[in-house]
Amino acid sequence: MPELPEAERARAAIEAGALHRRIAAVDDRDVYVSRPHAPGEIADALVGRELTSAHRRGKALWCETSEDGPILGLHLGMAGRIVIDEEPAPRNWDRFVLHFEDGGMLALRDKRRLGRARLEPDLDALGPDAADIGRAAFRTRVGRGSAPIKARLMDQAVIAGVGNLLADEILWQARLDPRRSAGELTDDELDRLRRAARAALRSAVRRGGAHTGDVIPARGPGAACPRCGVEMAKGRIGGRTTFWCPAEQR
DNA sequence: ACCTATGTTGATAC
DNA sequence: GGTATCAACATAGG
Repeated sequence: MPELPEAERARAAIEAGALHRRIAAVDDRDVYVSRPHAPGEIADALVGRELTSAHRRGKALWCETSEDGPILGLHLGMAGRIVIDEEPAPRNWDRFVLHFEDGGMLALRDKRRLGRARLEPDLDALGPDAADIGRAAFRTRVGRGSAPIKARLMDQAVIAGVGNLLADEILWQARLDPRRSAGELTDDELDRLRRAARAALRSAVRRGGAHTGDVIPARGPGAACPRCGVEMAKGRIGGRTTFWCPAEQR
């Protein structure tokens, strides 16, 4: 789930429902999710403050806090989501929780525990947001290296926000073979790729998630390309399961 | 029961 | 430095 669209949805939810509410308590006991902080460290830094703004770049989320408080960084990991003013989840799935003075809450709800909460997150290593990047920057950042173009697209230091599902969707829309070396793409192909990325990201944000793409249903044994009907190819690229149309994606 | 799969990232080795 | 592999976690399904 969590790729750029889910992160944007979470950001908007925080902005709409969790700002300017005084924090009365923080549950940061999950030392894995709140690493490298010790239990209580985030709580000590946040109790008595409010979240004042919610930001996102790629899949990274962060909030500013009142009275020159620290930045609170949140990452949804592989299965996390942000819930606000809901009943507590079963099985301790609320891995990090802000309890507000008004009785409400904000939680990072995450079965897998691969999400993350931390103070003063390092955002410098993150590339420009995949939905915003300009044509020239896209060409120079993405169009280099010998790694497969799919791996390059998913490298968060190159551009931020594209995960496994969206990478397949974008490459399918652009009709590019995911195995090709990034550095060997022509400028025309890179422009095509960028247009496909912007369109896919915009559409996914509007439709509410990375799972809403046109080629996502074709991720399964024996599935056919939704455009031409040829059986989709399956392989492992950049360490991730990959589906592509062997007839159209060149 | 056991094996595989899964949207993430980060550490490690070549 | 760039690239590839594995591990972290917990759950679902064959």
